[in-house]
Parts: sequence; C-alpha cells; structure tokens
Amino acid sequence: MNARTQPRSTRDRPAKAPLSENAIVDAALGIAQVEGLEAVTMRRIAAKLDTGAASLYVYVRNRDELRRTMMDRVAGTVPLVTPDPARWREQVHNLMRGFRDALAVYPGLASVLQAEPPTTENALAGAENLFGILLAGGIASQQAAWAIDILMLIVTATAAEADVRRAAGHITHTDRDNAVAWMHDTFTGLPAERFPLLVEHASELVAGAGDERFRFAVDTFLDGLVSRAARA
Amino acid sequence: MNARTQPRSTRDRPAKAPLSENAIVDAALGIAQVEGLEAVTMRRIAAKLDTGAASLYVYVRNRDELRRTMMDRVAGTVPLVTPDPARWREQVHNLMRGFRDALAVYPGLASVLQAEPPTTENALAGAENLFGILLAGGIASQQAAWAIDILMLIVTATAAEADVRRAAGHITHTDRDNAVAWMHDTFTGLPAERFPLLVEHASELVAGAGDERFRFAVDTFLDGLVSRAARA
DNA sequence: GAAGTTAGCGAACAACGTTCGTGTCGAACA
DNA sequence: TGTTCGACACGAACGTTGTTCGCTAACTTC
Repeated sequence: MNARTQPRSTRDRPAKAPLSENAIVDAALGIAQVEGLEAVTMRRIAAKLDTGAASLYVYVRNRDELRRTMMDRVAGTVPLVTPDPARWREQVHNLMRGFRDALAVYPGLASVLQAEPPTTENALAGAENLFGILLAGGIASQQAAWAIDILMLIVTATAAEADVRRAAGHITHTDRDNAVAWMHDTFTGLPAERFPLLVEHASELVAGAGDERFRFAVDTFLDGLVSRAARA
Repeated sequence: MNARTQPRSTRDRPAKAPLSENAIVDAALGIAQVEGLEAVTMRRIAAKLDTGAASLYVYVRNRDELRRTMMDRVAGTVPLVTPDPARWREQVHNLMRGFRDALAVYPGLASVLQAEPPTTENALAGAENLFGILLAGGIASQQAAWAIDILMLIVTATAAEADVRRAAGHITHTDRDNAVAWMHDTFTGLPAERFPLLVEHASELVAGAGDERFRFAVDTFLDGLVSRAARA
C-alpha cells in the first residue's frame, strides 16, 4: 500500500478474472436475469466486470451482436429430444415449453428474437429438432417447414407478452391477479354500444393463466396441421 | 425582408400550420413511411414541423405515447366488416390482411404492437370486429376470445418480420429474391451432420412469399379452431 | 535487457428523450 | 388605444445511451 507513484494497474489486483466474451455474456445475463434486458447497458456490464465500457469492444463487436450471443447461450439450455412418432405432440409441447421457460428467466430477452430471425447455432438446433418432431408426427415437410416459424413465433410473442405483464406492475406474486383484474375492469368499463362483445365477454378475454393460453395456441395450431394432413 | 432588429418570429411566416397532436402524428407517420420508425425521433419530427423538439411536449406526453397514437391512427385505416356466418373465414382473412397491409406502410411500426397489448380505440374496434366474425363462424366464445390474441399476434409478428427483411437489404424490388437466395444459401451451407433436415429441406424453409406464408398461418390456425369446435 | 504486440481504459463524440426558463405572440381588458 | 396577461414556442441544457480514439502498461519474444 505504499502510495508513491504507484500506477496500481489492473494486473496488481487480486486475481481478477480476465476479460473474455464468455465473461461478458455471463455478466450481461446476470444483469438481465435480475433487472431485465433494459438494464443491460455496456457501461453496466463493464461496471460489473470492474472495468470500462470500452474494454468490452475487444471481445464483442457491438451491442446487437452481444444480445444475439446472449440469446444463443440461453437457447442452448433448452433440452432437446429425439423425435418419437408415438409421442410427437407431447414432444412439441415439451420443446416449446423449454424455450418458453428459458426465455422467462431473462425478462426482455424475447424481444431479441422478435427483432430478427435467429441464425445462431443453438437456435438452429432447436429448429432442427422441432422439424424432426413434426416430420415424425406425419406432417408434410413443406407444412412442417412453415410451421416452425409459426410455432417459434408463438413462443417468442407469448414470452414477450409475459415480460410486459411483469414489467407493467413490477411487483411480485399477487401482481398477476391484479393485472388480470385491471384488464378485466378495462374491458367492462368500455362503452357497451361500441364494444358489445368485448364488454360481454370480458371475463373470457382475460381468462386463463399464461400457460393455459400458451398451450391452447400450440394445440390449436397443431390441430390445424393434423386436420390439413388428414384432408390432403 | 428588411433586416433590422427583426425578431422574425414564427408567426411572420406564411400561414405555418399551427402545432397540434394531429399535425405531430401526421409528421411522425410521414417520416415513418419513408424512413422507418427508427428515424422518427422527436428532433426529426420537430424539424419537419419547423420547430424545436421541446414544443412537441405540449401536445404529446412522451415518445411512447406518441407511438401508441401513431399505431391507433394506422389501426383506424383498417376496413372493418359486418360479420356474415356464410363468409366468416374469408372475412377473417380480409380483416387480417387489412391490418397487415396497414402495418406494411410504416416499416417498424409493428414493433410498437409487439411491445404491449394495444388498448386504444381503433385497435379495440378491430378486436371487437374479429370477435364478432369468429362467433359468427360458430367458434365458442372462450376459444374465440383466446383466438383474437393469437391471430393478432400472427399479424404483428409477420409484419415485423417483413420489416426486418426490408431493413436487412434495404434495396427495392428484386431485393426480396436476394434475401431468399441468401437465406437458402445459409441453410444449405450448414454442416449436414448436425442439421440434416435444415440442409435437406432448405428450399421448403424459404419457400413462399410473405403473403402465402401468412395465409398458411391464419388458415391452419382457423382449421385448428374448426377442428376443435367439431370435436367438442 | 530491448523491442514489439496487445489488452485495458479514460476521455470524448454524437445522438437520444426530456425538462427548464425565457421570450414572444395574440387577445382580452381598462 | 394602451396595457396586461396567459398560452405557446423554443434555445439551451441535463443525463443517458452506444461507440471510437489514443495513450498507458503489461506480457511475450528475441
């Protein structure tokens, strides 16, 4: 601790973990998990790594690429399955739920997927797996190819919507009931002469937890695929 | 043009249209139409109205509210229909296409819809109309209520995806073919041992124009609804 | 020990949304 | 007709954001 000239550079300190893309992505995901993707600024990441924002640009091209890398890391945690014709529908649901759960851990991350079609390793692996399951289910390849987009879209959008609900009230557990109650009031409070159906069916519009609505969306779409397969 | 003290205030100029929320929204939509929503900054709007950014805040609470207002204005241009049980499926398609076309005029605007569930006048009118058509089609009210979300989600996400394709190459007509060719090459260029299906079915993955894929998504989902209605 | 490559980082730049205080206009009032 | 007043407009500024530029300092290699 002698205080003379003392450059006291980075390297003096006790075994600070060296910077790397992985360390940066870790830090970014850590912040996203607790405070949401909005809080993940370059300066914030740098602060968590005890450095300056400029240092990050050695390992990361820019913010968008970092977000893509974060997304890919998360996509890699989704458990894949080997397609089984006997249980294909259940397998689709499991895979979709896997993506949904993974996205739910990092509020706001789903918006990265909304911004552009993912072409990263782990995301493609998920698509490949989904493709295989659909083919195992007897869906024609052209329909299956298109269905991938739609199903992924449902996951992403549902996750993003859940984020909004979380951010809107940013309280905890009972918050969900409040949000639902608030939306219900919004619908019932509408002028009945202009929005008769929305007013009358307000409770059905807000019915169902996120999981139930999600399952309905996937199931209905799969029913449509099967129905088309049977007709052709 | 005498140049003495000459305050030369705003009011001198030839009949400059007075500021108002409508004028602001018009200007904002004008910019969005040509340069995309990203280019719509408060300063840019102000410049177009020959004023300063600060002046806008008299008529608009903040940027997000302005975007919501823009969204609502656009939603108001979608032609609604009176539900007819005999033609309900066609009517759903027309309504959906109406929203899609409206969003396509303003690149990037779809992301506003993705950010949060719309509760504005015209958006609600669209939901009300869609609800009515589905009920006319014999869909159970609970299923119809949930279907509104999914169908709107398909429109929004499809429009957003189209925006990305436009922004990615930001060239004009033949650009679409290039983008498709590029994606096709991306899939065929993948390692075949890890992504066999994506490589093999590359042409099916990129097949179909936006319209065709959009119609497939809506049709398949409606088939699923009908199939469920028949089963119950 | 000297030279060369590279990581780290403070400072700065441009652009954003938003706010504050001041000025200036048109109109109402005496 | 002269004065006051309230609403509107706007320049300047603040606090953020992502990103870039050079300089410093360290490690590696002769």
